[in-house]
Amino acid sequence: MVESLDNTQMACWRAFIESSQRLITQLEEDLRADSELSLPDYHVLVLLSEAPRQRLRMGELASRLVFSPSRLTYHVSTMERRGLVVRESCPEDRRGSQAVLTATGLLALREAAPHHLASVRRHLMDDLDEAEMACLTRVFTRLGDRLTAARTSD
Amino acid sequence: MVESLDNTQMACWRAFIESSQRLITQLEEDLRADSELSLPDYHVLVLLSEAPRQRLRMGELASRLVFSPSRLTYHVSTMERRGLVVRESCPEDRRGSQAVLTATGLLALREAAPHHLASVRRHLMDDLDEAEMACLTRVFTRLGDRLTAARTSD
DNA sequence: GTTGGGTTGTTCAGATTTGAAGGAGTGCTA
DNA sequence: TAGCACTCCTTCAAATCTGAACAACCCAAC
Repeated sequence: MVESLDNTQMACWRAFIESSQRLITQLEEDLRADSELSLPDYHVLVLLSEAPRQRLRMGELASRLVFSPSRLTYHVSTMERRGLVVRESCPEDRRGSQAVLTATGLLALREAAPHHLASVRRHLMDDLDEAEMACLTRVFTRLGDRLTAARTSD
Repeated sequence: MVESLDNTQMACWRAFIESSQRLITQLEEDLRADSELSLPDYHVLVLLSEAPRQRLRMGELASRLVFSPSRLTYHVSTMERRGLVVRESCPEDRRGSQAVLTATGLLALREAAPHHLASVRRHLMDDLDEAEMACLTRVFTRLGDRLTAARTSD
């Protein structure tokens, strides 16, 4: 087979791709087991809960979630049906709309958070020593910045 | 907001979850741009190409890919339509079937691999120093082992 | 042998995701 | 102030993915 990564790199890449998939799958399963939320639901709620006036433009939300625009439209619609968010049209740009967290949504987040965070801790964080955590933070922060910059500058 | 991860842990977790999603999205886009394959297609082909007699039981393949059984059934069917793999029934267990790599599939993999690996290198590997790579390998290998063990022992 | 509990993949219906196309609005430029 | 290129979000059809239900088979205990 053609190789343009050496063995060390390949081992690193494979461990990452497989394990991160397993981790996501496990977290999703845990979250669904102790809440009515999926992982994407949860991430939407977190971002909204931290935003000023608990609302975000659709585009901004999509970009932070790494969702396609149409995926976000669909996803927000399903969350709207469940009362977790509402959509409001944007006063300063009438093309735009914003997703706004509801009291129900905030409550759902508050109830799910401890379980979910415990799950993150149990499956990932508790296993990392300080140096490893620092390393992951540094590597992935850099990676995210680089990928975001690459997209913006196209 | 309820917090059961401290700031350091939270920063680590968020950087990881967002950046790994961005990375996958970027690799998928690159791969599609210079081949007819999706990332899942590619992973199927890699695993088959490395297996003895270039074939694997559906269950084994699903478990390594972190696919649900029905997802693999569907996915192998689409790949079969494109001539990348064929399905053969399993001689030693008549319930089972195996996915077998075809010459077309191997060729597709060989053509896609250099581009894909270059893409992995460009977006991730080139940015890691030796210590970081060792750290990622160690962390994710351990994580994968732990998650796999947890699933097996349920 | 044969019954019954487990395993292996598939199927099906429904949910989600994608990507192309479109409606509406913005804002620059002549 | 009209035209026009662009952005924002949605819509639609088609592709993909999930989970429950199922058919076929294995195997160990009777």
